[in-house]
Amino acid sequence: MDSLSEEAEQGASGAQTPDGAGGARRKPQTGTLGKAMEVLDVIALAETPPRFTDLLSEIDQPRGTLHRQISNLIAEGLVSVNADHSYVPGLRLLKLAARSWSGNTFRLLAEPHIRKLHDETGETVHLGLMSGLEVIYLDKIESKQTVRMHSQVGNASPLYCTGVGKAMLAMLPEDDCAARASQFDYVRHTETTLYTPELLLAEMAEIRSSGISYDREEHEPGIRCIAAGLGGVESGIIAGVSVTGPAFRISQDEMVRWKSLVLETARAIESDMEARLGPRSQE
Amino acid sequence: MDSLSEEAEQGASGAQTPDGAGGARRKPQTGTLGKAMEVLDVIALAETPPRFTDLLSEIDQPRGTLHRQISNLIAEGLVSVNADHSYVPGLRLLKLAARSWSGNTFRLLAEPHIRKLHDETGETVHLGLMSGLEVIYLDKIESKQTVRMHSQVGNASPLYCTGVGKAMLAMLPEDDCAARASQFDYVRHTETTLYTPELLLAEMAEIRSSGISYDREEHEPGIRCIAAGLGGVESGIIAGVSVTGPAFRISQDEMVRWKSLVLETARAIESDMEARLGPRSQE
DNA sequence: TATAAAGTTCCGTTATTTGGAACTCAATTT
DNA sequence: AAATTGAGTTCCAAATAACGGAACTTTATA
Repeated sequence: MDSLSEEAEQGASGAQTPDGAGGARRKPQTGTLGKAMEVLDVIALAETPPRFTDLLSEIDQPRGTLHRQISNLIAEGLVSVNADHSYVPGLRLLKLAARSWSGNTFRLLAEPHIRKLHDETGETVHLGLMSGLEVIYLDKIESKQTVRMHSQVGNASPLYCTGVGKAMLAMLPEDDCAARASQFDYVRHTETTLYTPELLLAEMAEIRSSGISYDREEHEPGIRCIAAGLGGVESGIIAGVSVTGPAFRISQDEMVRWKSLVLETARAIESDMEARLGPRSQE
Repeated sequence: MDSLSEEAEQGASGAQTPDGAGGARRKPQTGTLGKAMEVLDVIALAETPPRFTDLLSEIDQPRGTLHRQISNLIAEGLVSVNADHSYVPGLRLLKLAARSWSGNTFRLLAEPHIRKLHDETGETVHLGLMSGLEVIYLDKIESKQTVRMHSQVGNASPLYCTGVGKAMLAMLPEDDCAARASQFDYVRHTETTLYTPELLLAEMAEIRSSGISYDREEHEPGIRCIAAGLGGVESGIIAGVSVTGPAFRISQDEMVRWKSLVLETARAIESDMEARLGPRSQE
């Protein structure tokens, strides 16, 4: 084992990553690479494996150009082609992602803590990271009968309708928070979804003071969750932990009993972050 | 001519990635994209997050060029930069891989079968796919709550020292099988590792006739496994399933009792493949 | 503080990508 | 069976993005 000389990645601060998380296609600022990634995105996000013509109509590129781009992606193993000439994401992506995931210092550091939280609550626990307007789930420990194992790892959800998402939003400086609130492409998933910037921002004060945010079946009916944010812009990483449970088994009032456990977990991860990642920083 | 030295058999749904396997770094034939991917590879495979100078010495590129390549990768979210200027793979990889994984037709099709196999045996079950000289684990169902959840998905191991790997090798035409056997970079992981082409090929006949291969603690001491291959070159996909168990609890003789279950699972997946992937590659 | 090393920017040159059109192949229509 | 359509692939002059050397700025070290 090498000494953990790294720091976790930054989701929001830092460099030029204006990237629209929501799903809007952006104009490539990144030259050739950006164009290739745009094609890969379309292939990866498609419901059903697209064929050449599907891509041609989705992507504004001449036939010859698009064909070469795809050929390059295939040659690199980023895309595979089926017998019927439809395209699917390649195995190389899995391999790359596996490497990045299993070596991610922040995840490794947080794992024992969320495992402990899972043991204490008996419910599903998530670890999420802020990335643009989304939360990306970095780890998950499921309760019991795990129907789909890693259904969530690597998945992304909007910030405005998830427990961790709102907790992370509340950690931002107010202007940044408001700016993002105005950028969401709000969808009213359920009755309780906060579907306007006003509704969302109204909850921020409460979250900021208590350190806790709730998902009151705002994203999926029947699913509740309690979450806490951790990290912060100074640390370069904004993350969150949550405990999720089914509404039929756990009432809104009952979620409150996990408040201190969730907060303790968040604080414990932060203190590990300082201990492990701190010495290196030099600002 | 395009002369993509690799290319060739296109597979049904998430088929194989031709070369790449071993770990050797290849000369980019793919223009700009290839160069960018080479940088990404170095970052992803590094033990510890490399800094600019580390990359500069590993990759034969002038400073300015390398810097721009990294900048592009960062702008695309494929790489993140830490506070200390070291580089780690970006979250976008996770997101892309999650999409590709959860939408992979073959995995979805195989999942109920390996789940059943897990229920029947009570032990850890793997689903692997052949990619070059490696097996890439596409899914895994673990016994109980073991320490690391998805430790294996997306990970790669050499074909010659794993149960699924040997089972898949045995499905190849003999010349292809022998060709690959001579290409491995053999490492004697344990006492029982088959560490020469001769030892490996000697086992092939037996595997071919029985349809079953064993890992007799050949990769990791204390870990046994029984595996069967499935698919084939005609179907464009070569895969395998295995049941893994700890040597202290399960003797070599006891593994045999799972033989028919493992074979049944492989046959069941194959028959689903024909039904689902045969006429149309998609649902 | 001085000095070296690491990281970043600039810009003329060079090589790759581009995009339109022509071509092949297979399936469908007449 | 021949013709037509549509999908996928190849080619090459022109356009554009990448290259790479050197200068510049910041951070670490003596």
